[in-house]
Amino acid sequence: MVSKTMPDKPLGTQAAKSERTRQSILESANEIAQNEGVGNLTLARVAANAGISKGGLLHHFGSKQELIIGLLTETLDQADSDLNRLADANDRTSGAFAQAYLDFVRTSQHTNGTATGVFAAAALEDGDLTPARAMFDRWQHRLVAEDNIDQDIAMLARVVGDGLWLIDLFDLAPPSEAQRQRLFEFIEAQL
Amino acid sequence: MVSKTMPDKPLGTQAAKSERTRQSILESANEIAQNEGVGNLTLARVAANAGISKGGLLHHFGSKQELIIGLLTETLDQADSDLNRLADANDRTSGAFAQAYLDFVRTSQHTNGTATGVFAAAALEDGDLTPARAMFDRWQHRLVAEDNIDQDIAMLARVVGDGLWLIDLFDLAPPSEAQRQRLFEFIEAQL
DNA sequence: GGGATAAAACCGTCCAGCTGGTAGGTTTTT
DNA sequence: AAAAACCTACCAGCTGGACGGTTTTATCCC
Repeated sequence: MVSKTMPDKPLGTQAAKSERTRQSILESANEIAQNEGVGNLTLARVAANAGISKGGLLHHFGSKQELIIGLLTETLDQADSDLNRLADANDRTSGAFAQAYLDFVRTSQHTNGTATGVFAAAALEDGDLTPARAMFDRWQHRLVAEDNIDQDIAMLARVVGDGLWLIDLFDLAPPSEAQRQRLFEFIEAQL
Repeated sequence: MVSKTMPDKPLGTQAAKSERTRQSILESANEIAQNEGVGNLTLARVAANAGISKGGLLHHFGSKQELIIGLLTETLDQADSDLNRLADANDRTSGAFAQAYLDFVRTSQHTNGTATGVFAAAALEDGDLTPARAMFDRWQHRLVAEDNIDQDIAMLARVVGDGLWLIDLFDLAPPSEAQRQRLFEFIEAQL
């Protein structure tokens, strides 16, 4: 859902409107992939869902592959900025990013639709996972080499984070709230 | 790769040959999904890859969805039997299944193609993740309630296992061998 | 045993429907 | 006036699957 509030900055300009359209396309695509599966992610449906024509869509994304790549990078950037925000939010001198990594999973537990379709789309259709790999590389490096904590604990935090993320993503026998809580506590105690 | 050794039991019968064909279809489908992405998993290609006609394929799997479901359950059953074998292999009186869970990830690290496409296919196309959820539920229950170890440690083993599995699956900045090794040691020390 | 019969395993052809993408317009903003 | 943001046909190609064959295997009966 795109914000339908009044303009505030350089809004109302052509470029700004275009950007909003682009966003709504991305959101529509994400929505469809998430709710109906990547197999049903067609240009026509995305366009319809975004309230524009297919031609209009193709004006913004020259091909389906471009759309998928756009979707992937959008999600990654979003996650990265969330992580940075979370890392800044806690005032740890060590383990700030590890803490953020866990917080991210914790908070995105039920909002995780963001990545649901996207990730899979990029992984399986014709997309290219390179940007995702690059991003995970950065996170990994930041955890292990720049977070001022024990390397092994950093690794643990990351793997647990990824595991929970996967579990939540596909709803694969997710742990109870209590179990999840204790799991977080256990790891955070070691940061 | 289906065993091409000599007959041993009721082999050579019609039913046995049919079963072999079925298997080769499943293997072909898995191969394609893994190497070329689920988006390229078409009946024609699977048939060609399996060396039969599309009509023949549809004799074994009435629809594409049936094929995908077959692929999913096949993989799950395979994993389940591997887990059981691994659990029997170690002679722990407690934590046998948790140990097996970790061993599974460890050993399937580079053979993981088995699940690569399958899982995603079921998750995203038109498939139904229910069988996967059921299986993970069983594993989860067995870990937490029947493995005679601390519940929280069981949970930890599972989440770490799933995390590594995801990381290996998509090759997302996988940890080094040494890191991986220490991670396993850390958890196994607590079983 | 061996023909008759049926069922299972498989093949080749055809087609309606959808998909991504093109080409050429129109409107809107700069 | 020109560029950007859109839209409306339109189409070639592929896809799943239906359909009616044909061949192979199993079963029955004599």
